[in-house]
Amino acid sequence: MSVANTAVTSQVKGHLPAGPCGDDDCGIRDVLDRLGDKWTVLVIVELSKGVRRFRELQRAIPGISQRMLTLTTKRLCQDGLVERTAYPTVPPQVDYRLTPMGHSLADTVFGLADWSRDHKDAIAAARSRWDVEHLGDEPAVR
Amino acid sequence: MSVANTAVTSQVKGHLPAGPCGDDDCGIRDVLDRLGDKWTVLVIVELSKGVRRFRELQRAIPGISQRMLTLTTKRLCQDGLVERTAYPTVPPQVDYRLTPMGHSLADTVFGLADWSRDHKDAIAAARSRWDVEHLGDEPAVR
DNA sequence: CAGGATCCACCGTGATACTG
DNA sequence: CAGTATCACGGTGGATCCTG
Repeated sequence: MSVANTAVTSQVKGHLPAGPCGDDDCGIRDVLDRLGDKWTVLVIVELSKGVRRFRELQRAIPGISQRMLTLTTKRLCQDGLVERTAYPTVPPQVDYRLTPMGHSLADTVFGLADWSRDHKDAIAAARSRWDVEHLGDEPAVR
Repeated sequence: MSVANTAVTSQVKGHLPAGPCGDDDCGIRDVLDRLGDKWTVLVIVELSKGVRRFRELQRAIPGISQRMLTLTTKRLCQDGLVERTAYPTVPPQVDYRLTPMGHSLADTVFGLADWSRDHKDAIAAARSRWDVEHLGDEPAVR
C-alpha cells in the first residue's frame, strides 16, 4: 500500500524533513496494523498501569479469548513493545510489562484516546445527522 | 504537536474515569476502527493537503479501488471528518475536504506518524532479534 | 497457569460490470 | 466523472480441546 505522493508528516505542520516518509507511511502502517486490531490497545493500556500476569490481563480485558491474548502479547513482544518474563515455577508464572518504547507508544495512544474522548459526541452527532439526511426514508441497513 | 498529552497521558496508574478503555473505550474504538482500516489514513493525509476531487484522490492513492474509495469517503463523511460537495454539472464534479474536526484528527494522526517514524528502526530491530531468538533453527515460516 | 493446535464463521477487501 | 451492485476470496478472530 505504498503511497506515491509526498511525505505523510511534512505537510500540515511542515516541521519534518520528509526522510523515509516519501514513498511509504514512514512505518505508520505497521503501527496501525497493530493498534487497529481488536485487542492491542486494551493490552497496552492495561500494561501501562503496571506489570501484569497472563491471567490478570485476561481478567482485566473482558471478552478476550486465551488465543487472542496470546497472539496479541506475542506480537507486542516481537515488536519490542512488551517484555515477557517467565519464571520456571510450577504452575508457570509469566508476567508482561511495557518496555520504554512501549510506554512511549502508550503515551501516543493516550493522545489518541484524548482526541477520541474530546470528539466522541461530535462524531455521534455527525452520524445521526447523516442518518436523518441520507436514510430518513430509506430501509435503514448499516 | 497535538499529541501533547493533556490529561490521560500521565495517568499511568491513576487512570481516571475518562481514561481509555478498560470499561469503556471513551470512543477510541470507533476511531481506531476507522484508522485501522486499509485506506482511511491515506485519504486523511491526502485531504490534509487540500481539497480533492474523487478522481484526484484515487490517483493520489495508488492501489485503492473505486469501491473502497467510495466506502472510505462515505464513512469519513458520516463521522463528520470530511465534507462532500457535489456540483450539479455534467459530468458530475464532487470534491472532498477535511472538516475542522477532520483536520484535528489529521494532526493526531501526524503525531502517530511521527512516533512510527521515530521508532521504525527499533521495531524492525526488535523483530529480527525475536526471529533469531525464537526461530533461529526452526523452519522459518511466517 | 500459560499457551499451542484446530476448526469455522464472519467481514473487510478486491475485481468486475453497470448506471446517471 | 462519480458512483452502485454483485461475487469471490483471504485473513482475523471466536470456540473448543489439548499440553507441560
